[in-house]
Amino acid sequence: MKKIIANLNKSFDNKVRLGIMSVLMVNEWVDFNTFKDMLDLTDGRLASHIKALEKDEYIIIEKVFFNKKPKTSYKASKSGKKAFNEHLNALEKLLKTRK
Amino acid sequence: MKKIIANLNKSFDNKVRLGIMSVLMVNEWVDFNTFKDMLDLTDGRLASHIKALEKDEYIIIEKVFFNKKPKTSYKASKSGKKAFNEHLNALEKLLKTRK
DNA sequence: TAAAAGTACTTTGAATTTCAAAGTTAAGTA
DNA sequence: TACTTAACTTTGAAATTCAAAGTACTTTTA
Repeated sequence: MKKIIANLNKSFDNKVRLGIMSVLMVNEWVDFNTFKDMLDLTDGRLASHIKALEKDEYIIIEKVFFNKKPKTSYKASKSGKKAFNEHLNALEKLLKTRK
Repeated sequence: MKKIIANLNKSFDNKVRLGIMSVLMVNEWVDFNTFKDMLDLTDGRLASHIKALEKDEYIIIEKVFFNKKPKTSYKASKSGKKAFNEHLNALEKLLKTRK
């Protein structure tokens, strides 16, 4: 009997991190405030989940000044996209599971 | 701006509970030991997640004796199926998200 | 030039969740 | 009567999550 949940990635069980990665799969660069609006989060909560993904090296951070304001943007790393795709594949398989 | 993760159900973020519900979407009744094998879990861990789903009234428990051995089986309740489907719809929407 | 405001955090602490390990109960079998 | 199996329950510790408050840096405003 195979272990049908073994390939789900723990980094993506939290819905905030799931949201961040989903957005980064279809948008190259996304900035802090866009995430904040899309996911409806406080600064601290967003920052902490971003930090977790950064620690896993799933996202890459770039800080620039735009219109004389700091604008931090994020994109998925290659390994981040790979890990997220593998997670989605595991999810998809799970949802088709039969005994 | 809509909140793209608001409709994800907290009861299904854990991979064990996700696994249990996935199995119960395609199998009417599933027993304790089948779950244990499919999900590769200890008794305690499986029982605690089952208990959580039961508390939410997402699953229904039936205890019978089969071959003179106790055999506890579980099935998804109507509200459990509904909640799980809503969660999957929210997931699907999220994964198609664009800015 | 001093104060206020905006952006993007960091820190703190508490609540909640998760899990392994050990203990329990109830019935069946030797 | 001891032993086994199935299905839990309990305990306690570790990990996770989150809100709230605080901070650093820069620009704007008075």
